Amino acid sequence: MKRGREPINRGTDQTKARILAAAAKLFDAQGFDGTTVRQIAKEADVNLALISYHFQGKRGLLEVLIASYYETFFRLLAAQKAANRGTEPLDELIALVRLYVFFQRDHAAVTRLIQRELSVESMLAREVMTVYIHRWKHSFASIIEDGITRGVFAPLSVDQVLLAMTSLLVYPYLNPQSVREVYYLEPGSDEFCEWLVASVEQLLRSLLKPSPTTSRR
Amino acid sequence: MKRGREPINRGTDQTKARILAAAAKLFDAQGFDGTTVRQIAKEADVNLALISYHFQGKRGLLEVLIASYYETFFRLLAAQKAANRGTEPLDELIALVRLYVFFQRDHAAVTRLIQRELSVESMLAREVMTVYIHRWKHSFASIIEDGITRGVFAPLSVDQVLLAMTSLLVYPYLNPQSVREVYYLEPGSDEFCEWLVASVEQLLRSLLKPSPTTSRR
DNA sequence: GTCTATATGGGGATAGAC
DNA sequence: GTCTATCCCCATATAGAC
Repeated sequence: MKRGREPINRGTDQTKARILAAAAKLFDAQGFDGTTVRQIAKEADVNLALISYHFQGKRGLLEVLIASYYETFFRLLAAQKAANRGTEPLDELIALVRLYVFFQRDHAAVTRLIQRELSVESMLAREVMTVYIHRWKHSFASIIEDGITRGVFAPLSVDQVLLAMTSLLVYPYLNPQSVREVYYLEPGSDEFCEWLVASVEQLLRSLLKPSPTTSRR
Repeated sequence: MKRGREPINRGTDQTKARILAAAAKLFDAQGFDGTTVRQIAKEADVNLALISYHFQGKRGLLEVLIASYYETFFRLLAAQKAANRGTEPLDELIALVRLYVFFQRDHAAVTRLIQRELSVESMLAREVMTVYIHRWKHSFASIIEDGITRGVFAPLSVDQVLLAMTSLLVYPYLNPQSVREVYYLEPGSDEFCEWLVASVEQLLRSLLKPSPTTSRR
C-alpha cells in the first residue's frame, strides 16, 4: 500500500491558472506579506514546489498578476479609444471612466491588491507599477489636455482634476469592506457602478466647465 | 573588560514613546506584516524584549497606535463641535472636513497605516477599527441628516454623499507616494490641504444643494 | 511536470539574570 | 525596567526521485 498520492498532471496552463487564481484571492484577502506560499498551494490544490517552478517564487507571482491586470486593461482601453473616434472630449472621458469602473469591479481582487500594495513604500514590484500607473494616468490626461486645447474645458490643473477623479474611482474598490459595512452599498452591483460613473461625471462637469465665475483659488 | 552595554533606563514613558514612534514609522512604510519587531527595536534603539514587555507584542502595538489615533481625533472633534454651536450645517460640515484633512496630514503615518490595513480582511484589529469607523462616519452623517431635516440640504442618500466625500478625503493620504510621483502634488503642504478642503466643499455643495433640477438617477 | 523531503533562515516571544 | 540568550515555529526555496 502506497503512502503518497499519484502525481496529478493537469498541464502547465491549468496549473498556472489555478495558482494565479489562488494567489489573487489570498493576496487580496490577507495582503502579500500576510500570505504564505503554503496557503496558495493548498488553496490551488497544487504542490508547493510548483509555485517556484512556474513563477520563480512568491514575488514572481505578484509580478505576473500585476502585469496581466494592466495588460488586459490597456487592451480594452485601446479598443474603447478606437470606438471613441470623433467623440466629444467629455463623452470620451466618461466612456473611459465607465470602462475602468467595470474593469475594477470585474477584477476586484487584483485591483484591491495593487492599490493596497502600492501604498507600501518597500513594495516589491514598485518599478513595474510606476510604469503602468503613469500610462494609466496619461490615457485620461491626454483627453483632458485635448479638451483644454480645444477650449471645451476650463484651463484647470489637470493633475488636480485627475487626483480627485482617481480618488472617487479607486477608493470604493480599495476598501469594499467599508463600503459594504459602513455605507451599506454593494460595489459589485451594476447599480453601484453606474452610480459611481454618474458621480464622477458630475464631478468632472463641475470641475471642467469652461465659462463661469469659477474663481480657481 | 565587559562585553554587553550598560542597561539604559529611560523610564517607562520615554521608552514606550520611542517604540510607538518607531512602530508607526515602520508599519507605515512597510506594512504591518512586512515589519518585524526586531526592526522596530532597532529603529527605536530599544531592546527587543521591551516591546513585548510594554505592549504585549506586535499586535498590541498596532492596537495602541490605532486607539490613540482615534482618541486624539475625537477629542479634537468634540472641541470643534462645541465651537460650531449654531453654525449653518454646511459650514459645520466644512469645518469638520478641514479638521480631518489637517489631522490626517499631521498624523500621516498612522493614517496611512490604518487605511491600508483596513483593506485587509484578516486584519488583526478589525473589531476595534469597526467601532471607530462608525463613530467617525456618524460625526459627519449627523450634520447632513440634520441639514436634510431642516430643509437646507436635498434629501439625498447620506451614505452615497459620505462615500464620495470619504474617497476624496482619504485617498491622497492613503497613497501620498502616487500623489507626489504621479500628480506632482505635495499632500503635506498647507496649500494641498486647503485645495482638498475646497474640492470637498465644491463636491458637497454640488451634491447637497436643495432646489434645482437635480434628477438623482 | 509533479512530488517528497529537507536545507536554511528568520519570525515572535519569553525565561531568568541583573 | 532592561538585557541576554534561547526556544520553537514557520517561512521560502530547492535537490533530487519519479
